[in-house]
Amino acid sequence: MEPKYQAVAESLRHDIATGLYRDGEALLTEVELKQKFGVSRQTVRQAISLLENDGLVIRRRGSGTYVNHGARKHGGVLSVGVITTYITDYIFPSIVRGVESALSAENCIMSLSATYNRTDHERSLLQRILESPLDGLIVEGTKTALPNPNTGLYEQLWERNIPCVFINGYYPQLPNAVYVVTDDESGGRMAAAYLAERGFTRVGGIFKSDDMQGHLRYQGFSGELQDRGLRVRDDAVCWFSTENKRRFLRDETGAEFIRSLKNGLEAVVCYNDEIAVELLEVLREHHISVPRDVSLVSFDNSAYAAVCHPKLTSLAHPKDEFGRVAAEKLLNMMAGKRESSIVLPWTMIERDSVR
Amino acid sequence: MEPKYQAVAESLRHDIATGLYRDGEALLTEVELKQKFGVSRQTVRQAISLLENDGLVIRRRGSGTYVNHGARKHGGVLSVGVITTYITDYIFPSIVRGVESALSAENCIMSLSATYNRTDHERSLLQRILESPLDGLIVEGTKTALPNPNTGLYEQLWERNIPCVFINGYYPQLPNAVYVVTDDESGGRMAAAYLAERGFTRVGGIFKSDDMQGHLRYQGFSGELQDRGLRVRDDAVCWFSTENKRRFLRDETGAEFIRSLKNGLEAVVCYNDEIAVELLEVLREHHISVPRDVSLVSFDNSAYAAVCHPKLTSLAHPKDEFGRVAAEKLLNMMAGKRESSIVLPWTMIERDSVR
DNA sequence: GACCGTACCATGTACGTACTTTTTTTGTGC
DNA sequence: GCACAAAAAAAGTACGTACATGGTACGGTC
Repeated sequence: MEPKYQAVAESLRHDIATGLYRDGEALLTEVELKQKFGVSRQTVRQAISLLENDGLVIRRRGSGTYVNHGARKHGGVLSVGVITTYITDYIFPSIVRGVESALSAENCIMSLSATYNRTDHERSLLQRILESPLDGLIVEGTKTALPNPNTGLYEQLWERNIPCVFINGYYPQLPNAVYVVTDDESGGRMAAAYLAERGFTRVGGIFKSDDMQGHLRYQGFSGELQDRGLRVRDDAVCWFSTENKRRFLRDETGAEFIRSLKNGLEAVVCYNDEIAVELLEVLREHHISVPRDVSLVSFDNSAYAAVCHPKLTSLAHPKDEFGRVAAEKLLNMMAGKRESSIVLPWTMIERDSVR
Repeated sequence: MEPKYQAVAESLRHDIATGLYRDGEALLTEVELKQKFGVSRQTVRQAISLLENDGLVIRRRGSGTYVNHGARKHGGVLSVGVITTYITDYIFPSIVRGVESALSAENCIMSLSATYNRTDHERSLLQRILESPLDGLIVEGTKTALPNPNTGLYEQLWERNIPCVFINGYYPQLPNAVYVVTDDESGGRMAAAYLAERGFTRVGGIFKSDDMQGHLRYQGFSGELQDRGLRVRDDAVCWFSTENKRRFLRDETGAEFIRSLKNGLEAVVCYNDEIAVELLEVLREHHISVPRDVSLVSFDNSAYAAVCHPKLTSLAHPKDEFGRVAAEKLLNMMAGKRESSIVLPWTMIERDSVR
């Protein structure tokens, strides 16, 4: 049987979590709690010690015991976990910099880790975090287009009052999640509209199948084309996933798409610059010239976009600002404020990959 | 006056720290301690609770209380701080990736922060770390060519048995520090020898004045040239610092150096690719062609080296491996092993900036 | 209105006792 | 020598008391 002091602690923890006490409000006094639970004052004190160790309450001699929703749990230093799919590649350094500068300004330590878009890695990282004393979490959802096996762990974070901000992608299964994302559906529409307005009628696309961003960009892309009365043939759309992203363009999947290209596609919307660069290479091998034969629009406006040949017309991800916004939201949540999700817009950066 | 339970805790802490108890050995029982200190058993228990919270001891019901020297301090998860001058720029993402992959394999959390090569930032980061529960630290020394005002904080880490590995640069004032560095003096010699062997006799250099790497590279550079009977004129050497690195080439300092170049320097050794790229731009404005008029060799073999025009001949920093080595050293030290410092070699990557 | 002292109330410290639960040791019988 | 049970030993739980110490509010004085 659960000992009394744990039962008392559990009950208090529940009261705090469900908002029975406001932030900074005093708990009932030890003597009152002793009467309420019918235990001795020592037992009450033992229970409160547990909460104090978790940083949920602060005891002030002569005054009372105060709940401590927002305050810093570990000696004045907040510690925030940041989980992204990659750390050092592509646009992630910029996002991380945005996060770091915002956190650093608030005397915050940032713990960084990468999932490589694998749910098993995500799982072990979350387990680590649950065991270590973090005050908040910024996390990029892993394979957000698929059912996520780790939502239980996120719910545990929630129960422990560790606020969490999702970036880029989130899990629809977690209804109350706060997220910072780009407006991927509008992005898809912008890319399609940009090409349609330049007179291209036969437009294809390459999208990622396991991230929600891929689905949304495709949704916007195909919706926009349909709204303009243009047909989207299934064989003009190519899907790839995390696992085959390095090779699908040279596999049968890619070969089929290249055939579609040769059969008259005039323009392609690429899921991101990384894929666009790969595509450029494969097209060069097939002696298909960009932008003469085929035009490309891609996403993210990464460093790649400006150095490859031809330079890519790409929708710009807010990167630094994106990271900063996410970090500031999290800081507010850790301070006890309520925050809502935000969807950031894309900006078209025109370069040389569209005729 | 200090309360009894704290006095007891302090005494026990001292006994543990001075090695009176071996690792894993049981403390005296609560009853024995009660007699030894002449306090009640409750008071002893309160004292032991403090140690338990710090992870110094583990209590096992029915068995005893055991000291816990080596074990992981925070619930099975090690937490490591990583402090570099920059996080997301230049070669740092690669170094960080190396560190991350090694730490991640050992179930370790990495907390990342940047000093921007400022000792005041370094100071506040170290203070944060001293307040937060970290198990180890990888740190890039800040302005290592100058006396460091924060060595006292490093000594505090030392006293707390938090192992620390310096990377890229360290503080000679801390005699027992373990470091992982590149062989900067040899690097300077390699760069100078490379140019000398190609027949250049009038060779200049740009070096950083506030990092030990700058001093050592200069030392190797000038030593090698002297050994070969070549003269190193003071006005052929240009010094810059963290503060003026973005503009010195366009200031009077740079103007003077450009005059030296026009007065007959045939080749320049650059402190790193970042500076080399800036120099390329300034030279272009002065209609000095690289490598036709002037040859360049630089350090780090960063991404810059391969994308600028002409591509830079550069000594390759081990980056990923460098980070991995540092992380592995730290992990060994946290596991209680003794580690010594290591100096990693440079490799010359030949491109187009030398005639 | 500013200041100060006091009473009261809150948590903190300290000790005592009793009993429970788990682990380890001891002792017994085979 | 081994298996098993009993005893002992250790930490855990729980309650009680007493007093210390710091914080707050109230009321009185100047």
